[in-house]
Amino acid sequence: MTSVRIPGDWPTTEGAARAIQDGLRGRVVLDEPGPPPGTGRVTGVDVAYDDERDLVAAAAVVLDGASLEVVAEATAVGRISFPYVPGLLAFREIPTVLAALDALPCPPGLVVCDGYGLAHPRRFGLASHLGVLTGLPTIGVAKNPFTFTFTAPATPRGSTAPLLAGTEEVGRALRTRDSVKPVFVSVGHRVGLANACAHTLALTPAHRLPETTRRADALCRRALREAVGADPGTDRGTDRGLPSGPGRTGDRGPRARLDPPDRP
DNA sequence: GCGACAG
DNA sequence: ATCTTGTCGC
Repeated sequence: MTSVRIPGDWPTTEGAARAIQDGLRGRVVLDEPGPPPGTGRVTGVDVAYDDERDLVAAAAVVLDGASLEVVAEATAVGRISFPYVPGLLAFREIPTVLAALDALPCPPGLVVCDGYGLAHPRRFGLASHLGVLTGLPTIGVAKNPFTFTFTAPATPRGSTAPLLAGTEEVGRALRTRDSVKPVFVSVGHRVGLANACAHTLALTPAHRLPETTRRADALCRRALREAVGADPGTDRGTDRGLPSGPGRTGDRGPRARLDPPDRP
């Protein structure tokens, strides 16, 4: 497992973080269909936190697209780089996720994120951000509709309904199991929405959530437990390789929520 | 003014 | 995200 250092120029304020999103948004590629489902590799990434100890652990798990067997995995641990702010999730997850992806012994192929891509107040969610930074095809599969609206998809697995920001379809509510609450799929980078949904279905043969995120979730939680509960005995005065970066943003009291969508 | 908002 | 026991169901 590798450790992460937060970049010295990492944003400290919400305004700076939003400005970065606005500056990078134009680099998202939306006109590529992306790799066909059931082929190549598909990688799940996820993150777990221990706010008390200021720790974050990320995992990247590579699956064979056809068999869904695990091909490779990697984890990374670091300090929390940003507080949770709706709309700015990427700044909390990206440094550690990038480190985990870098630690993989093979190319990730399509990356499946836990969260959103295009379905974002500024159309630049975690999946989009990660895609632009890595150049990899990415999609986002979220468990909640965030601030978007949708009508319930039909009962059978595979049914979809548009995820809407007003009248704009920013993603799709996709039923991955009969009669079970849908997941919310949106495009990240270099993948089309229909293909993103097809991938999500290919990754959900038995559960509501994609095998990629299930595997990554289990692995990052384990990595966090091990990073916390490790060797409480011998090496007292020694640190555990966790660098102290510029530090995270200070606590914020009750705050205003998301800014209204800036693209009417 | 209050509410509500990926993880 | 995280705090948490047993319980219903495939």
